[in-house]
Amino acid sequence: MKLTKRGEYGLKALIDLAAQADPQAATQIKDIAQRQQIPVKFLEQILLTLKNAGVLRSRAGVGGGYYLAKEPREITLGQVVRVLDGPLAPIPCVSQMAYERCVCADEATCGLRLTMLDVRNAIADILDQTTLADVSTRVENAQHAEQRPARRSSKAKTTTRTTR
Amino acid sequence: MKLTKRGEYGLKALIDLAAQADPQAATQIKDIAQRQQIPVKFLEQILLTLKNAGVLRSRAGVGGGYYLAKEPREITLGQVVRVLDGPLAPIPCVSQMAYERCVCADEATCGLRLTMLDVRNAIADILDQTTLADVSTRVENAQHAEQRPARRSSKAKTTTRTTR
DNA sequence: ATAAATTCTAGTTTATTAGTATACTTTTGA
DNA sequence: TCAAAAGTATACTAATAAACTAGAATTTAT
Repeated sequence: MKLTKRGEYGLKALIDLAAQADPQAATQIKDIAQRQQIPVKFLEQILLTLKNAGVLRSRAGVGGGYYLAKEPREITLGQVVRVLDGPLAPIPCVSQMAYERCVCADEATCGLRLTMLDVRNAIADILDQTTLADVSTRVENAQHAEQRPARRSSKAKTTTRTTR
Repeated sequence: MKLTKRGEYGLKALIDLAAQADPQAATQIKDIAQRQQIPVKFLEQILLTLKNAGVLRSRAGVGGGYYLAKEPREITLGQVVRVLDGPLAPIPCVSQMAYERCVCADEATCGLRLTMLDVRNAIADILDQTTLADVSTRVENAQHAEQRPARRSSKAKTTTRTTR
């Protein structure tokens, strides 16, 4: 149930871009790479993929760089993970984007499939509902919470997600 | 976010065993392999791993085979997946069983981490609460529902999971 | 024009996955 | 007892995917 480095780096880069003063201003690859500790050449590939998928836009030449193709609240983590890492589903027979029939006799009564469908839905529910804007908001809240650690139960459920 | 073949085959084998008349009676590898369409030699390895993890027991010799070490309701899918495929967490910095510090400046305010923690918890909530017995029950319910497809909305949410 | 930037294609290396092969040990029914 | 049935234990291999790396081509502000 693992996210690859491509997915991890891509998400970090987008979250980084969304956190910039103007998310639509061009930012250079090397700056993102430095801030997020990502190998520059690898990040290049990843951002290019995201550009081809319509998540990013770029401007070449001097003063160029990458910027978000849409508003942060219009980009979900689910889209991004699918582009970089493929389907969210643990097994292909419960995938929406890359369904493949499994060898079991009857999908409707396959125990593994029934459970893994729940898992895939739980993952998709989170990632498809969480936008870059949501992440930015959570980060800001967490930063404020850190500055004044007044009273805070050790298991403070910080589920600050804007309902959309 | 993928389950490997090891995990898939292991779960299928255990679900198969739990579905047998007496889940504590010995079943031969080759029978499981045939029913579930799993390469025998590969399944051998997987079942051995599950035995060493205390999920299965075995008896050698004539009339031998594998059987569950515990009651089906005592074996969760979460345990099994962790044994065969490793941590449930999408990234190591939100893993309970294999935590590793990530490179970000501050984990408490890392946007990716906050979201992936939600994902890891959603996955764990399902897999750690679902037992082999639960799966058997769901399969039976699904089989009955199939025989009399009386009225059934096309999106019938079949969340028949025993609360424990 | 040119330097700074992205674009694009391809290659490399390492790790993991998914299996095979082989020899050995234990158990037990005849 | 002993041969067959079963699991045990390792080692090996092919294929694929992950994680980079290299370098030439292209774009563009100045």
